[in-house]
Amino acid sequence: MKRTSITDIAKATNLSISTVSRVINGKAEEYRIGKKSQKLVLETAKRLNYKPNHAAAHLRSGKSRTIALLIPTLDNPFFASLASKINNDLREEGYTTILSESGENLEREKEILRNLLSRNIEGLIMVPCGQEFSHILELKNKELPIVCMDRYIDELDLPYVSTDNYFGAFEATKLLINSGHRNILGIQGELQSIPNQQRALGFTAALKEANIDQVNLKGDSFSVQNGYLETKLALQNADIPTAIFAFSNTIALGCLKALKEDRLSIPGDVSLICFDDHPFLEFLSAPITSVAQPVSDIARLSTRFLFSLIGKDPLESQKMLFKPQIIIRNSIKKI
Amino acid sequence: MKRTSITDIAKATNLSISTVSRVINGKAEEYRIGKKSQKLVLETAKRLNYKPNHAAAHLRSGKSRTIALLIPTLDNPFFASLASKINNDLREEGYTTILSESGENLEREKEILRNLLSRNIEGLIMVPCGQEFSHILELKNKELPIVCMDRYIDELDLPYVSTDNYFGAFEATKLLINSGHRNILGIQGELQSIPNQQRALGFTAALKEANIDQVNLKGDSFSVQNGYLETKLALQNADIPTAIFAFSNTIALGCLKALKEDRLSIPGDVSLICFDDHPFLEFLSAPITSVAQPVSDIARLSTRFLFSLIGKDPLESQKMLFKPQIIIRNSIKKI
DNA sequence: AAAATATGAACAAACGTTTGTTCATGAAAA
DNA sequence: TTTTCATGAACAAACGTTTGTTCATATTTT
Repeated sequence: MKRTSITDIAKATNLSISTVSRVINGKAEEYRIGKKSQKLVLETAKRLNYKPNHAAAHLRSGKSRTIALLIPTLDNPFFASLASKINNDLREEGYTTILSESGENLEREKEILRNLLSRNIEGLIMVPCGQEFSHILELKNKELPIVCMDRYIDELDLPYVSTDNYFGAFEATKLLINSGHRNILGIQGELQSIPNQQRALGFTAALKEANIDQVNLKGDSFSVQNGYLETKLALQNADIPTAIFAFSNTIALGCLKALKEDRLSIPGDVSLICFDDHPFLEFLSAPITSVAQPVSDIARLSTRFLFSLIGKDPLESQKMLFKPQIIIRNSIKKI
Repeated sequence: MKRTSITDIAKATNLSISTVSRVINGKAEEYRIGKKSQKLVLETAKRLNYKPNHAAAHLRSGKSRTIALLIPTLDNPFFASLASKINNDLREEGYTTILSESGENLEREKEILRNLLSRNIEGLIMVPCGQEFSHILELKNKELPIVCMDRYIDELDLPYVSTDNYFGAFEATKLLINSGHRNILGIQGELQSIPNQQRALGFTAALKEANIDQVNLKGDSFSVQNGYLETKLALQNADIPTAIFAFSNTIALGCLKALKEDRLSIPGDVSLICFDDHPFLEFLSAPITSVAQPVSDIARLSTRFLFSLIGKDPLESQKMLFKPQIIIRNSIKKI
């Protein structure tokens, strides 16, 4: 059972293909199609249950009405939330989103971008996963509108939207210091990612400002396992840190697991603060103080930036770092 | 700067378009293209940085190599996790996924499906959001391969993959009953969804089996807010329930919030069990016992079913309900 | 009455592939 | 030598749109 095409409607109405096309695309007035013809076309389209063939329109017009969203993984609630918001924003603008996950795997990222290019995406919002970026540069040179989100790549001078991770980490660390902590363990995530690097810098700077020489920064992944492992290791040492700064809530979950195994309590034995808020942090055995990123703002501005690029509008600004908000709970002990 | 097409390669190599196409699609042997020509085409393609135009291939061949995944929202970790796994499975099979979120909104679901149809998707994995299904029936009649996941629609006789929600709820409720609870509040989610209905039935059946007449089942949404509200209300009554069965972990989060506000402890004052596991449940002030759905199995089998339909392979079975697993923690008090 | 303009719609090319078919050429068989 | 066959590749149509242009007819203006 063949689908009805614009040609079928043309035949059924005794009008030409171009007329039908113009009516269906709302260009009837512009091309002076008579009211009667308009009505006839629309009715016939409905009667024959016409569905436009996107591939044909895309091929002819060169417009795919498709935007790609590339994130590390949906299993991280921070990215899932970003994806959800962007997905809906784009849909409301009439775009279809192709959502891809790199899994922090550079080769996969490259392969995905190759495929997306074949599909003539009109724009790309991405969280780059690696330090390598020649493949992204290639896209930029093809004048594909690209916005980086959360992570970005200084060398590429692409528009980006992220959190002021330096500030957030600095403030978080100061919070610990102001509560009297001097032996603080930082557990970081993906080393090559800019947010992680900024957090590391903020962490270090706050320590330095307080004249704390020993910078104890461990770990290499935004995973529960990494948090667990590094905490376990730290607890084996002679001088256990009095506070831990987990660079993500997933890492914090790992800390929690390790601390629980060793029957250490928060904040009694060890204080804890983490990046990225989550509803459940409120209800943990000790409610964890966190550095909350403004997820909605990041998502919204990313799409705004992208549409500016697509529309060739001048961007008010190419880059934005939102200030995070520290949500005080009860995981830091005054000592 | 125009993109290089197959035609450009044909010109550059002095071969015909069809020959180039066949080489690039790996049909060289089948059509007896000489080794030299093959090599020449491949090299020229690389040299000119050729990227296939998917829209053109799609239009001509009728194959979109695209599959749609339609879920309620990525903000629910259960769906996000399903989406992530399916997305990756499909990518490995060479398909591109269009991920859409209905937001539990029937009209949006319809609009999305209309759009997807325009894009000639080759298959659909969906979590239907409503009780209405004429639009889905239409797709089925068009012989679009469809698999339902988590939720399904009895009337449509579509293949589905889900959890045995009746069994899970029955066992969960029995667990409470066996611990001596008789005044149990069930807080349910979307009323029209089959999993919710099955959970409600399992809940009720277990109570009945224990000769508990009073079936206390409230709520109407898989949201934190719903859990919070219903718990608040319940706590206002004279006889506070001794146990709560939250039909999702998001609902449980709401219960937690309400209980905390009223300074009631788990399991001391109120026992709690919920559907859907999550890592953080382990680390709550009271680790919550949960009914874990086999997310990976559901995702994997859904794609298996879909590929069977696409390949017109006979399905071993059209329907599958996996048994959930109850993960015992420490949120139920023996009374 | 002729010229100019407005109105409504048709023509036809193009987008970049895929694919069924045909066509040379040279080698092997008769 | 003629016929058959294998090899390698070209031809050309088609997929369903969009879109720049042209064309008739009717109406208005001069």
